[in-house]
Amino acid sequence: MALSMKQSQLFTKTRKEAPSDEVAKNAQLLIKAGFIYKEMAGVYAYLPLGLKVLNNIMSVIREEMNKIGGQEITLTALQQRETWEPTNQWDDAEVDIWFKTKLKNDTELGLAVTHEPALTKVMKDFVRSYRDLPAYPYQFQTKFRNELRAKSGIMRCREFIMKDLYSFSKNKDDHDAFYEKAKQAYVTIYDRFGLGDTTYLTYASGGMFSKFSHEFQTITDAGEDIIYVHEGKKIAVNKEVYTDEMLAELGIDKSDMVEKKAVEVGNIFTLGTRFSDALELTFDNESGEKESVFMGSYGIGPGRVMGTIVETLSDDHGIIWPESVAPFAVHLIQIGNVNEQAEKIYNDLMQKGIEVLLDDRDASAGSKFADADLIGIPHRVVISEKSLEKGGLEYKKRNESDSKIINEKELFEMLNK
RNA sequence: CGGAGUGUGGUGUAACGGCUAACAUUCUGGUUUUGGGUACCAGCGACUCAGGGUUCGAAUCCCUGCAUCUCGACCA
Repeated sequence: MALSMKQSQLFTKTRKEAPSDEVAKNAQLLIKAGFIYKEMAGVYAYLPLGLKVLNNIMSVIREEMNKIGGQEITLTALQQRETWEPTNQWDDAEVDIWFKTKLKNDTELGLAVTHEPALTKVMKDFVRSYRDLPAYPYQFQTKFRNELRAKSGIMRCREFIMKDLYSFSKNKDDHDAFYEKAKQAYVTIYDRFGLGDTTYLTYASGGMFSKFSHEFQTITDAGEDIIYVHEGKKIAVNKEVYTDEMLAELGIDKSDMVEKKAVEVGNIFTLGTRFSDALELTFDNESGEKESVFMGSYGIGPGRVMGTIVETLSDDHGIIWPESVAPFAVHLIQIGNVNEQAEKIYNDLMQKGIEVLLDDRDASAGSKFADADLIGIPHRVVISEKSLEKGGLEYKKRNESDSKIINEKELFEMLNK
């Protein structure tokens, strides 16, 4: 449902200076513009504008996951020790980023680092036969990771939401087919985020059931990974597996590869039967024999995507949101004594289902423009006595410098409504 | 977890070991203004991260802790 609002009602406000304890561009801009609030290092709250963006990002992901057969669920953030013991991952020596806590009776609990074992246990309740497969549950859930060092604003957090989809297949062939579909879905997702041009399918270390996993890496200096990019093939190789052997396998010449800094905005990998074996998730095949379910996992961090968009698509004045995730489609700015006219446009836009932020504040034109640039809504529409004299509304895209005078009808056409 | 830096009003900065801790911004009231953070007047707001120490005297020097940032390591 389209949700518009008046800026005078928005409880957050912009600030001129970024806090001195933030160096990362994403955090500086998001805090200046009032999208997020820092609770502590690596832990950020999402305020109205930030939550809208986050929800939009999740909506895009949700649509693409549903298209490939995903079914949304929500698992729990509190996990019992027994869930992790079969794979030895309760041990701090194995997983060193646990947050652990206790019930009043001293029973140990963990705050979810990830959900492979937890979901595998759930699926044991429902998977009996080959007829029950495949299944592709996914969720948006908070993960807690006790990182030794949080960094780069919202790029590497100790508490963050992750979309994690898990595939449960009969065998490797079925898994491989789905894996390919998921890979394509990911490509589509980053395209829709406006990150398509700078995001590379990247070969990374695979673990025990496949040669490599695939990461989606977006080129940015704010990233912490080093990858080698092949522009022609639009693929890359993570430094951690960048060997002559790997290049030979991909049929790539080393001279075509360019070193880049990048951030991992997604990761898909084949789990095989590691978890299904350990937790005894089996099914009866057509011959009535027991087999282990073949698994894969597919992650995206919506918060990190948000940070990556800010890092990638901003300028000296502020953020430039792509339409797919922008908090509002239109920033309607009224200047001077044009309340009635502004109200009319505002209502008309709402009628058409276009989300609009109406800057009805009693502030100077300059400060409104500065705020609009900072907040980064893609379409800016100014209504003032001056614009009305000239014949209507002044329209400008956030990423363009020239504005033009249009009438209301033309505005709707421009917005495809 | 190892190394480096930084902690002063809500925010950003300033202040020689010595005056009532200053300026800008935000906020409140007012005048003005109204197309790129409009100008002006008045006001609110910090016992300078915490705890010790040195000193006649500490925001300032020393120690410990905590927080934060950053480089590195780590990222199952």
